Amino acid sequence: MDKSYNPKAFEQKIYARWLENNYFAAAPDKNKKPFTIMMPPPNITGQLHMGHALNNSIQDALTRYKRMRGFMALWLPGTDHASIATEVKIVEKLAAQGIDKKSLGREGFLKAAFDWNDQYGGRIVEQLKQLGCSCDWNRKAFTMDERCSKAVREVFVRLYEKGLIYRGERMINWCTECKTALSDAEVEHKESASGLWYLKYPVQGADGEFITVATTRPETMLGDTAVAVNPGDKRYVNFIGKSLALPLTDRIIPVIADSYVDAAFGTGAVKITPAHDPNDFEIGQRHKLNRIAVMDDGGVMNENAGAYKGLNRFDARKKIVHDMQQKGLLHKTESRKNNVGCCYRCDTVVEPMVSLQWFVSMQPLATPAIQAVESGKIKFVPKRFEKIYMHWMRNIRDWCISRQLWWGHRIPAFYCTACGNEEVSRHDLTACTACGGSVKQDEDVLDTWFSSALWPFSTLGWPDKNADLDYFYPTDVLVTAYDIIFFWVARMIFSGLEQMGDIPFSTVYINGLVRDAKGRKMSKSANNGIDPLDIIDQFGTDPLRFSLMNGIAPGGDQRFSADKIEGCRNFMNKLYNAAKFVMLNCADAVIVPDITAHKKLSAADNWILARYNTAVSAVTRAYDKFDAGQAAQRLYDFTRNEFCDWYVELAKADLADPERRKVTQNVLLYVLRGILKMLHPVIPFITEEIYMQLPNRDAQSIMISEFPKSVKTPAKQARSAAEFEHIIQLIRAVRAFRAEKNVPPSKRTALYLVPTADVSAPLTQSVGYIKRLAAATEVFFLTPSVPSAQLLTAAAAAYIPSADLTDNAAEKARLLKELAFAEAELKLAQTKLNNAGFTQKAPQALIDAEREKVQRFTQTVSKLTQSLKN
RNA sequence: GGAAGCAUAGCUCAGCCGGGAGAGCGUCUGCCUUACAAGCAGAGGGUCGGCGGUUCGAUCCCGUCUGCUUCCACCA
Repeated sequence: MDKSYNPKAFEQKIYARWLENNYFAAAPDKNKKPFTIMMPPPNITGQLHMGHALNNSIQDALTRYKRMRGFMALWLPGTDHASIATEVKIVEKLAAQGIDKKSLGREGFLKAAFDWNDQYGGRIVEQLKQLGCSCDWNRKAFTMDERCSKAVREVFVRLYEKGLIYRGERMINWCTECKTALSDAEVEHKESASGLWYLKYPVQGADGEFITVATTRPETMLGDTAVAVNPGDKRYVNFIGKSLALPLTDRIIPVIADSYVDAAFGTGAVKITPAHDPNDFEIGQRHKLNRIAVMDDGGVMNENAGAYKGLNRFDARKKIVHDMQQKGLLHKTESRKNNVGCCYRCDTVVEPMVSLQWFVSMQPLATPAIQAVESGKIKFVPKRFEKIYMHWMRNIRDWCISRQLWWGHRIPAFYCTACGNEEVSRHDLTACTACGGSVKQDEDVLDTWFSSALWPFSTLGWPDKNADLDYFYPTDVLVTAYDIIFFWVARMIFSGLEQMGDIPFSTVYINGLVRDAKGRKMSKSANNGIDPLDIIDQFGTDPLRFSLMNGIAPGGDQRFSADKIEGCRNFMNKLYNAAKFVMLNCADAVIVPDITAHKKLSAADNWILARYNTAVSAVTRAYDKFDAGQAAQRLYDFTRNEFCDWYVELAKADLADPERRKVTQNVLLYVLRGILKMLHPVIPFITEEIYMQLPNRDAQSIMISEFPKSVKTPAKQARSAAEFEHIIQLIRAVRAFRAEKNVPPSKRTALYLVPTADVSAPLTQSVGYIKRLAAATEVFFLTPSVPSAQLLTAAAAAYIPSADLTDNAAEKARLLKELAFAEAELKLAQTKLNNAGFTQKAPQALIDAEREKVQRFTQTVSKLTQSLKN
């Protein structure tokens, strides 16, 4: 073995072997219900970022754990191809080569896009492999592949036939940069400083009279077709039905009454622009108002804007405000903060526009989706995310699914050019089925999340019947970050319920976000992103994975820091070296089939085995709760503090003893193997590397080995282990004593002990350990009558007979401190016991523990007092 | 405007069923003790955000206040 941990020496080699032997697809027990994890589609347009690294590491850990527990564990990978961002990227890439999207035509563009995607999709797969991810790559599927296309089309047709998909003119969110419609979920609201302008509209036939309206978007006034007031508003009741001259245009608009208007807000009069505002759109429908669109799809004022034609919407705003002021029609301007909608991909301010789009009726789909979570069939971990989901589902509005792009699943709707018949079909149509006229397919494609929503079954081959689908659906757990609950999780749930008649997964595990060291969200624009591959290159994959998972709380955000990663790398080194020590000392080991039943276990052996059993059950519990963070932390503590710091050191003494050597070797190997197995889901490479060199290896690969079973420590062994804790405390006390006196480890001294009765047996058996770990040349046992103890522990009173170690001021101070502590503890316990409420209501075990404390500390206090006198 | 989360050691964060609080890093002291200086042994450091309440007992449960973060939201 190398002198120290060197991941580059083995990581790639190991992964290649896993692939070669197809361990990822290995099925330990096909009769068990399978365990399936859905993998969110990474966005292939960017590099793998820390969020992916975290998310994929958690999924991989769960998959590996379940596989080791004998489940047929499958991790379905996927890649999201059909997004707006992808198309934008492809367009950019083509532009860099001097190629215009439109000049290629749809076919040419798609071909270029597929080429580009193959390249990047492949790159993502390679990156995930570097993370050690144990996907079954043979099942890889992309939202744009044939299988998924078939499923998408089938779902579209089914929903259409049920009347749950419809086409209509609605107010939608329009991105003037991407030039496509957006769903509500794709709009981000950002607070920005803006103005509230009060505009005066002259009343027709009443010279000098005005109605003042307030608006945050003056440029839309050119499209106003009415001014609305509340019907009960006394200020305006006489104006209802009158006409206003719309300034800057030659149009006359009516004053209408609508209860939507809040008389208490602003001036109580609202300008109505049905073509450019969702509320106005509805009012317009109620009052049959014209819709006058004053901008084109790029946010530039059109011919309806008269003199403002050709200006972009923001320049038009400035000019209109200026012109209104010139005309004396600007009553006042207030500065004001308000929320503007922005495109979540490109951050452009979203423009509400009326257009003909496809929608999914959400009400009928949402009801069962709400029920599935309410009834507990689907659980969110942590539970608080259920509220977010519920709130969204209960307030859901119809989903705009058409996008004005080329890169995506084309909407399977055909329109007859002769009779106007609209037809949705599973197969491409060449002629109208009603009149035989020629047909044209809808130009739009579907929202990328429409196909992603089908992931749990489309990747398994739906709509075709097949064994995989029967076996794996519904899947078990979906792991994802909370920022994607609406986009993806919610839609998978209602799609699964609608198409499959069953939930897509029973658990939604939500992980948090990875932020930078200052707590900011990592993003390209802030340029604070850290590439996981760089970290892997510098430290190794296992340290990266461990640092992302160790100690994280489910759903909580975390900060990424270089210090943390270094600490994790150091832990790998620790583990590596501990293994090296075991191997060096176990070359001649004779493996015993079941070490736990061995009759010659020492007190130290019993102790580590008991601690090990405790660790196994804690770790198992954590993994079963999908809490890899807790599992990793528990393992870190056990490995470092109990195995390395204590047992390995204790073993040194026993390995030198020919009587004990064989047993010790077996315990070392047994515990080490268990540690490796339990750590394997979190840090797959180093554990495999070490495992393959173990003499007591029990499988071809740790990946497919059996996870340690939880065993209850036998009572006798537990007792022995508990006694041994006292020995450890004694060693600690002697070490602390020596350290305070600045005795270098090289200076070894004799140690006199007066054993406490109940631990005298283990104490006499532990002389070897004490000599080694407490730097004692010799350990002498004294009768209780011998005074001058310097140290008092539960195991023994101790005395170190070196002239320069005794009776100085520092020692007296230390003893006083000990005394103060003991007295405080004693008082605390006594106070509790004197409290009638406590003795009556507290559990018996606690009361007993307090009584024991009183006894123990009374003794300690008297001994310390005695020592101080001497 | 609505909702959620977070406030614990100098920093970053754990803390499962309420029984007097932990880790990593940093700091200080002493050590190359034959697996590991990417290390070892020790030490110091916290009115668990403020105030009330429930309880024999509260970091934990309830209320409230303060500060930060995030999500949702068509009020011009």
